[in-house]
Amino acid sequence: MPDAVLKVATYNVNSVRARLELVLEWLRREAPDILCLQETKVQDKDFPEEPFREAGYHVVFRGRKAHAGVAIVSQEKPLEVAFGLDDGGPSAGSGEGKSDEARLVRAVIRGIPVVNTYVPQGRSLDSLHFRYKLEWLARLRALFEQHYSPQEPLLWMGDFNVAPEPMDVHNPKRLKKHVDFHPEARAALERVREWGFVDVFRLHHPDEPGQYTFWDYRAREALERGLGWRVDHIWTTEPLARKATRAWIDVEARRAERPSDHTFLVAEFAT
DNA sequence: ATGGTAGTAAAACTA
Repeated sequence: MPDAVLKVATYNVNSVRARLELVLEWLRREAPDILCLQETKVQDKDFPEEPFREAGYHVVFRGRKAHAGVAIVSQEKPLEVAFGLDDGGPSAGSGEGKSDEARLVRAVIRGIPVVNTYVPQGRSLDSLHFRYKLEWLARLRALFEQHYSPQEPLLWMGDFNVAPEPMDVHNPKRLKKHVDFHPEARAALERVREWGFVDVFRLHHPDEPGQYTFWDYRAREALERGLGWRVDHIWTTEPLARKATRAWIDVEARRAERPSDHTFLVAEFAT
């Protein structure tokens, strides 16, 4: 039996309605099996479900008004769909809103569990939001411990809001005090990795600094000047990482008209 | 240098 390819992608879309055409065009061109979206910025009743269906995709989503929001777009129907950390812990966590469900959606697709997260950004080092971010990552590890095994295939993807290593930011010295590259944030993410994850992009690009998935809108000419961050990730357990054949960042999508401040990260597996 | 832009949704708030 010939190996089937599993192609997956993650994209912080910064409003799924504002960038609907860009996403649909990308789906037509790249035809991924799975696309995880973050920052859909739309409440469920207004999610543009029909255009995805017409494009031949299933879509499951959970959003809030104006902020956050996650979705999984897939060719095959997602099973066992669930939302949020679902641990009875603080969902409010310091003005976070009344629910964290708009930050995590998981499902089983083609027999593989998929977890899509929009990790809290943290706002500033001295804020409760940063403590909430660190706790959130600890609670996420607990979710992996409870529901999954490092010995079985598992896909974790999304906007992690953490750049893991100095080579993943354009100015590691200065950005140490940023919530996405603070040593505490990196340590919190590392604790999740230790449970049993492999960074699939880094696996295939071990010595390539300057590979970024996010460039701040507010820094002018950020893309051209290389002022980026690698904060979006595709991480898998060992058995799936062994089957990864390639991974890449679609920088061109950041050069589109009215782009998101992030871009698509893609990986392929021989399953 | 402590700004800058973009989105939502209707004035700030979030990133």
